[in-house]
Amino acid sequence: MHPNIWKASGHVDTFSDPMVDCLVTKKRVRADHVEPQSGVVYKWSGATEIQGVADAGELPTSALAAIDAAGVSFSVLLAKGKPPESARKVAIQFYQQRGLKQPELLGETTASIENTRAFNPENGAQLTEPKPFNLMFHTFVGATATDADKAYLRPETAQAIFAQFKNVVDSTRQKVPFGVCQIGKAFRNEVTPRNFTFRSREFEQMELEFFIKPDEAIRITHGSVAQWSEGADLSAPKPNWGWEMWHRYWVAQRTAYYHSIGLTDEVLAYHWQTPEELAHYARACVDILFKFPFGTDELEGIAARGNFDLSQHQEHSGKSQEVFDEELRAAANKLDEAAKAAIVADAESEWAAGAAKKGVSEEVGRTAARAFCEKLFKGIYIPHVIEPSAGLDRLALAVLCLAYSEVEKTDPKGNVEKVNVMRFHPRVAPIKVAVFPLLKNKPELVAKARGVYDLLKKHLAADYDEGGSIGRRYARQDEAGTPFGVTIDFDTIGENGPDLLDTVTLRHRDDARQERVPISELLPRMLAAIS
RNA sequence: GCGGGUAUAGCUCAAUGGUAGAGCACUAGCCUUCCAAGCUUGUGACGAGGGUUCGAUUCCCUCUACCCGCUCCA
Repeated sequence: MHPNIWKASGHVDTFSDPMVDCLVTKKRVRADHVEPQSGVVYKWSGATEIQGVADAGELPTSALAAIDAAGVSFSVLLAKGKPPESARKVAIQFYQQRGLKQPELLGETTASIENTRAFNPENGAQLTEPKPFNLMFHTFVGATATDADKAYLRPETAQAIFAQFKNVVDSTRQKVPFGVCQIGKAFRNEVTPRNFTFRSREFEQMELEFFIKPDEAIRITHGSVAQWSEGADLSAPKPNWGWEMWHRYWVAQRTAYYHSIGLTDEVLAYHWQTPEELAHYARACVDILFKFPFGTDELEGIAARGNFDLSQHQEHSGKSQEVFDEELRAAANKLDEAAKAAIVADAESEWAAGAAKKGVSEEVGRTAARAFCEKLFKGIYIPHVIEPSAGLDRLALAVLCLAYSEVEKTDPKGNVEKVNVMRFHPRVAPIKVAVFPLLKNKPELVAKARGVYDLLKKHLAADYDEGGSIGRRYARQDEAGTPFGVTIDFDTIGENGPDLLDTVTLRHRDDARQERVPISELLPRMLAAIS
């Protein structure tokens, strides 16, 4: 996507972390994560091989390294209360890594220094100059590779929604509140892609931008804004909801979704970001986490982002991102001047405080608040947004981790073997049902089983298997995580009386339980389990 | 990008400076009346490039991918 999109979204400026490396341990950390330190710095202009070592015909490479290292300066911040010798030890380590066997330090000087971030707090060793590490991949679109052709691979799908916001509003006749969602690839130049597919440079992201009215608009149309409190009814949206209720609503909705595919509260965790953790434009953000085997980590973030994104795009593109709300204008027209003045006064004090936080004068905030209210009374505003943003790969990984189980089985000979069962919730199981004839050399059973398979496969992901023994086929499906097994036996074809005709064995994956079920009941039962 | 490790069949592992084996899985057939029985059959691999050598999967170099550590937030 065009660089200006990412300029407007703030990614070009903020999605870049300055990184520094420790020259001795090679450890890489974010420059702004290094604690500022004060103390005495020992500096050396270089090092050479201690006399005698090179002469002894030790290693020619060592002698060459001595020449190279003679002009390489290095410094160490002496830890408080430690002897200078400890700093020299670190320096010797540094020069040894450059090929010297027994370095002799040259040109030692000392100086005191205040609040520096140039040294590794762990060992005092000098760090490299900060190098920007941009999390966005860039490329060139078109035949020439000049700056004008530069483009970024999107680091999130959300900005495409904002950039197209007006198109959607103008063409789909939606009224706020409404949502636009997108699923697709996103790319980030991660320093450390790890933990299987948990963090990867190319990932599948699902984002929803749910656009809502500013709280002030709700106040105009409904007199007041619903306040959230513990236990509030979030089952269905109400017209007097402001951003906080909508935010809680989406947290509840997303939680209900995770529950519906088997991710219970036992394996989920929530992190409500503290005011210090929040991005400056965000009003609230909650992370939904999953207890992975490698640690509890994030699946999804749900943020209340105010109108930051659309405002940014409006500012950078010069194109209005405002919507017109007839209901709001009608309600505003009915307000008397005192009621309007109260709304303006509240907005003024709130915006003034916000401006002060950002270091702008309060008067700027008040002026902006007045302009905002003036438009609001005409029914015009930039929508605010609630943004659930989830990683699909992460969810898939969570579902796999949760489903995986090992079961010990003892065979008739007494041998214990470990078998794998994927205990997927039926809604996410890749195969919902497998159909087997009890025996494959009995044409009547095979024909009947084929018939049942044909019946089921039109409605759900079904598998048919006649290879090996019946137990083996059950085991195969357990490993694939198929929740239901259907076996056609001699009862099914009526050999043991008319009562059992057209009934089958329904076998359950998780407990190997079997029950007798008429063929006509199979589909309704399974559809109920997966819908 | 830095440091360490790994790379042989779908999986787990062998062996070898001279035609690469097994178990499981998979395929086909026989058999089998409910939880990986048995017999027979078949498919299938040395990550890529270069070097040394009469000959390299094996020794050397380079590259690539993956794993672990450098802390990120989908």
